[in-house]
Amino acid sequence: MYSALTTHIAKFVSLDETETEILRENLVFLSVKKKENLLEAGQTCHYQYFIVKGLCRNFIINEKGNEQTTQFGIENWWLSDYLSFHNDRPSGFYIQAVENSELIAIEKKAMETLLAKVPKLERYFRLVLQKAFGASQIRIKYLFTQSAEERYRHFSTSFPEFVQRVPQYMLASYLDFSPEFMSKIRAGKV
Amino acid sequence: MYSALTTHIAKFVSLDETETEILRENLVFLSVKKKENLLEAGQTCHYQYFIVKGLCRNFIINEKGNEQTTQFGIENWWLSDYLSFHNDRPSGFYIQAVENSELIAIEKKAMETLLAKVPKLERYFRLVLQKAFGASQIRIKYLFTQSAEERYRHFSTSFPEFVQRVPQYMLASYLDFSPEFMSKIRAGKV
DNA sequence: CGAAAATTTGACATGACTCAACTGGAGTGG
DNA sequence: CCACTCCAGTTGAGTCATGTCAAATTTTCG
Repeated sequence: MYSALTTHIAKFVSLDETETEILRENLVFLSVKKKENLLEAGQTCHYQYFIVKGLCRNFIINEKGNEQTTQFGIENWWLSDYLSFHNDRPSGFYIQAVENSELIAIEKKAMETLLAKVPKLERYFRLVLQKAFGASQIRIKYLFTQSAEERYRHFSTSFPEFVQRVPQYMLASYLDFSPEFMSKIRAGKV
Repeated sequence: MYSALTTHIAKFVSLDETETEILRENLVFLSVKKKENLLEAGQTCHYQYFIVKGLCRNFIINEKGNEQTTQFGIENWWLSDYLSFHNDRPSGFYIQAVENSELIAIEKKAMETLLAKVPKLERYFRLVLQKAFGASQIRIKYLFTQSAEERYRHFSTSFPEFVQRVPQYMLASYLDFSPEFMSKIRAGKV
């Protein structure tokens, strides 16, 4: 159940038996169904979620009432609203399962306990964040320099398997254009 | 010279004399003039930069040859291209001083040495990244939901002092619109 | 002071959005 | 297992926010 996470951690730091045990004590395993929300706007985000299996996303609801996906997470990624988590303030985001998913959640206080007992994990989480932040920097670069069509073509050639797994309208909002426009790009009518 | 950094670190973890000494041994202090580049596209980013005094930015040059600012950093912020730094791959970004600035640089290998000797700093850098990543999540939210005019008004009421310090064309590119359009927003012609 | 850089302005162009109508497929319940 | 609904995707027409370009003006700074 926890092996996906321990395997992932092992790529960055090595834990002994005792440490692995302490880790487990501070985690919660959960299964969520497609469309289920792990966080809703207005709530404070008390968890970081590791995706063992499945696909989840962060999204917001804009003033027109439309959902806009701001981030996807698949196997071996962490999802959270880090600002809400960090400051204990209400979030503006939703976190939702796109597919039926298996997750490992770590609660903020449990995380502090864990990190106090297994300081090595500070390194693991630092490296995870470094990678995530790097990805976010690149994403902003693409949002700034590419047209809607370029973003679609670039994304779908880079992650063809991924594109299969999400509805078009979610991908459209992640790439920051309308579902209708996506449809026209795909039909070559643009 | 290093006190701005040690003060900043002290907000997150406490270091003793020896640890502070090891920290200093692994840092480089540098002064840069306005417009000087710390990193250029094509180079690998080997450093993370802490801003003691001044103002710097990350930017890219798009296919039309225009600079687009992707990130600003002021006093007590770290700047880097984390993906390039993490993977030792060439960067697509420039890092440049917007004002004459005083920086503290940490080189990647020195950082590894330092972290091996002073593991407490893993926590410091994790928290710094958590905050930066959270800020980046919020920024994407605003880029997605607000119009150009709303982004300008929101940013300039949130950070009025900051707006004073950067040329309009840089802020326009950071908020993802043209300098001409910024001019029209300011003149109320839109 | 003079040159270069930044900002402003106006005319015009366009990429992408909105809205509304239509099509097709996936579930669901009788 | 059919019929019905509902949600996702498609299409076209019209519109608009923002971009582009070029010229004029102002500011900065060596």
